[in-house]
Amino acid sequence: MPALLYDGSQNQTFRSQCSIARALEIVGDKWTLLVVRDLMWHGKHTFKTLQESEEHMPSNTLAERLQRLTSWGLVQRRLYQENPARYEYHLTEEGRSFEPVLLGIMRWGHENLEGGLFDPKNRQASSGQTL
Amino acid sequence: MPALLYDGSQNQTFRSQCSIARALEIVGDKWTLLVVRDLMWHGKHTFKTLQESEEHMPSNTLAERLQRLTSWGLVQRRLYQENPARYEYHLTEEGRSFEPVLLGIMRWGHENLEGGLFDPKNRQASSGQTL
DNA sequence: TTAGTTACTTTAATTTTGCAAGTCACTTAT
DNA sequence: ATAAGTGACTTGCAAAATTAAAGTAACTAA
Repeated sequence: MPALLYDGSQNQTFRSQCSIARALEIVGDKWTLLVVRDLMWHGKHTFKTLQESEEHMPSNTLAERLQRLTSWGLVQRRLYQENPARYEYHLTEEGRSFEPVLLGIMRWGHENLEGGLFDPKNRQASSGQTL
Repeated sequence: MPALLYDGSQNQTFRSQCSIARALEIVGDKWTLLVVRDLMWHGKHTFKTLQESEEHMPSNTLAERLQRLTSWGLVQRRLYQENPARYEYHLTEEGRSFEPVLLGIMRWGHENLEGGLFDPKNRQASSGQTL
């Protein structure tokens, strides 16, 4: 299990040895984990569908986050159609390994902030509503 | 299990129903979870000791984050000494319930970013080194 | 030719961060 | 009776990040 390589050219220097601090340098903001959520559970793999998510992330922010996730190896960008060129984003194994964290955050937000629950097994909200 | 009340006066309006999006409005940044980490595991309960953590969070940012965590009910501020007034910050039950998420992030950062591991049971790094 | 689609990029205005220094209310040392 | 800490913040300002809105590029379809 090799550590992720940061493909943003130079070796990234972390601000500390702490695993949490390091992880937050990648996913520590208001948007990144929503992109991971959509790629992981909601079948949103194109720039457009990601942009259309409920929270309406600004397009330049989305572009920057996808670039960041890609350069850290959590996401892979694939050309799925030429003429016109169209791209899809997919989580890598490293990206998918973030699922338990996402589930934990979801649970916490559900219990403490009255947020919705989503059941990855059934790809729908626990209420039964398809998302 | 009542939802957290936002004690920053007006009812907070969330950007979406999603539990993850909601949680990120509270903890979605580079610093907040480090404060939670220190309160949860490292016995750091004063402004000063929190400030001295490895990552050296700016003092105004620390003050703002503590205020935010307090107003969301994840943290409680206690006067532990008068003359001169000295305060301690402690996690509430809601704050402590974030522990599984923190553990998940730590594990992810350890496996993917070569970050350290910390064993809450023994209050020390898995290497044996006391933190 | 004109309109539409997807995937971004650019621009300019805000907002948030980060750093350094300063304030306040005491206590302790000289 | 000053003078020098200490802890807990606050303030000022420059720099960086975020946002909304509009624009561009490369096609396809009508």
